[in-house]
Amino acid sequence: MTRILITSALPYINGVKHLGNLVGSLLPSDAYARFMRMRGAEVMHICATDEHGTPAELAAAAAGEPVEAYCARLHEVQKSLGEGFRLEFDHFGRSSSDRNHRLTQHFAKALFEQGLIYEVTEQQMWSESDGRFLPDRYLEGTCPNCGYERARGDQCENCTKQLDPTDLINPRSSVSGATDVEARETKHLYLKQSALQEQIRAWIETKSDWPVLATSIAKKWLNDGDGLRDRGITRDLDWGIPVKKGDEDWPGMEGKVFYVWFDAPIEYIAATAEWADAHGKSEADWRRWWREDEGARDVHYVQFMAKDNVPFHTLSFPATIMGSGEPWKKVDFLKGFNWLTYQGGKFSTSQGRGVFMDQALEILPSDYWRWWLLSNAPESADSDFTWEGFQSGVNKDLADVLGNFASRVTKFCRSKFGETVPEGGEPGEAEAALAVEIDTRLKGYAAAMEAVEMRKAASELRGLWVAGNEYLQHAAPWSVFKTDEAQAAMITRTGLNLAALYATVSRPFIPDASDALAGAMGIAPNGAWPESAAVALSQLPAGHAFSVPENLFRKIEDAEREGWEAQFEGAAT
RNA sequence: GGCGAGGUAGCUCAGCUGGUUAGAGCGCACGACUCAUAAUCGUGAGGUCGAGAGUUCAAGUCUCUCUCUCGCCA
Repeated sequence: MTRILITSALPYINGVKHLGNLVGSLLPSDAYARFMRMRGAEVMHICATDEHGTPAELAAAAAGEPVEAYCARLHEVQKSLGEGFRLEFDHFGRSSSDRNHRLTQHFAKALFEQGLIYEVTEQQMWSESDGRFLPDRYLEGTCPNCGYERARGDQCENCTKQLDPTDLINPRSSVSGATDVEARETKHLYLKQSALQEQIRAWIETKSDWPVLATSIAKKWLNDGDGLRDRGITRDLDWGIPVKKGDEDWPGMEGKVFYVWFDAPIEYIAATAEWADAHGKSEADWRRWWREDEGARDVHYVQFMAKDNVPFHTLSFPATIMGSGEPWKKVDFLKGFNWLTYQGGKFSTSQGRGVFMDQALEILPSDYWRWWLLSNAPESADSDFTWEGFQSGVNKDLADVLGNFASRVTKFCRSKFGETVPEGGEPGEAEAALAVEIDTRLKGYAAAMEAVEMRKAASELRGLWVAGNEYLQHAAPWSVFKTDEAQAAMITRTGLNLAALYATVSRPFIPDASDALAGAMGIAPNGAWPESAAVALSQLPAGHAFSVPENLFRKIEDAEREGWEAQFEGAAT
């Protein structure tokens, strides 16, 4: 059996994610996983919260909570919102898990033994009042180049000059405003990514089927300036994974933690181990997904992420696992997404601009969002969320085309034949033509999903729904019924079977509606992918009982759309 | 500034290795139907494919220049 490992980029812990984050990895990853399961593949679908780093500490402080408690709470919030959007992960883990601690420390040791880790002594800014070292971007001061007073420690936004924190005149902490900051000497571990550059380049060059977005970003970094640079993998923070060499202490590194970029992707692996722990599985059960020497050689690994994450997945994480010298599974297909913009601008957490996952679920069920976001996913370029586009897409596609189809066919049958599939009549030319159309669409839909092209897949799925309306319109059982009841029964039976087919194949996009429709049609909610139109259209035999579903989708009214437009515009523009 | 991605019907976008009258959805106009969530189905109008030059028998599709938009720069 085909085995597919799917990971979605890890949402960062510091707050509820917005629609852009949702469509940039979580949602397409879920649709793809559902599709592959339906096709009979063995799927491992993994995600987790990314919990370490300064932003988490600051968010916890702002919330007045210890960082561990804050992360635990936000993890539950994100987990339940994911469930609200029907994201079906085999495991939704935490990068702060014990498993990730051990694996991260394991990788550090392996890399050290391969000679790929070295120590660097450097100056870093210490804030006495904050009682901590400050990352470069949390320092503010006057730019020595242009005199701009709010330059950051890593760069001046005014003159764009790259800076070192020690360059700043009158430096202060942008966390607390404290001015008692000073440069102190500190030691950090660096990963010798430069030594892995050619190995990574050779690997990337074999990936001719990746979206250009992914390969062009990777190649840019490989070719930029001096090529791939070494990177620090440790930080002077409290919250994180303690720097250790496997389970041994690392002399000179006491009190330090691994840098979040280093431990976060390792959590993909660790979360799979967490899955094993949570389900009473063995070590071998998770390792067969990740270790090529323990069964992962025939695994197809697909990653989903937004474009800002591409460098970490094409360069940093591969450097970690290649450099370990151990046969860990590397990504086979990487799907990167552009940004979703909101009404022509950016989503803004600080200004409350745009729709966030919790708010979205408060105003409409998840299917509405899933459908619009996936059918408009920012695949080839950024795409824009507008309330008008959302309203029109939902009303037209879901309510009018699919929802109304289910209504018209079931209600017609109920009024003429009752709530069982009617018998009689023989399929003819129209049904043959319908079957050809359905077969073509099913093939197109499956091909698009296999290629991870969400918009195209959505359009093929919509085409399947439209084919049902076309068929009914032309076959017109309401007219035929007046002269030939058996023929009308056959047409109606075909229509009911179409509804059952839609219940099955729509699931990757709109799982709740699929459940509702499957329930009404009296079929199992987890039906397998149809082998052919002929099989699908004879699934419901004469005499099979069904019921008329509640309206699958309601329409979005102009007034409520306008209300939401105002509600989510945010404080300022 | 460097790099990347884009500029195709009113709107949102498809158009693979260059090849018949440039496509889809929405919107719009007209028509059909009346089973259905005033839903559906059909027909049609609408584009100098950002601008200019070049290569070619042939360019939205390749090359160069210019221009506008968006993003990234650890």
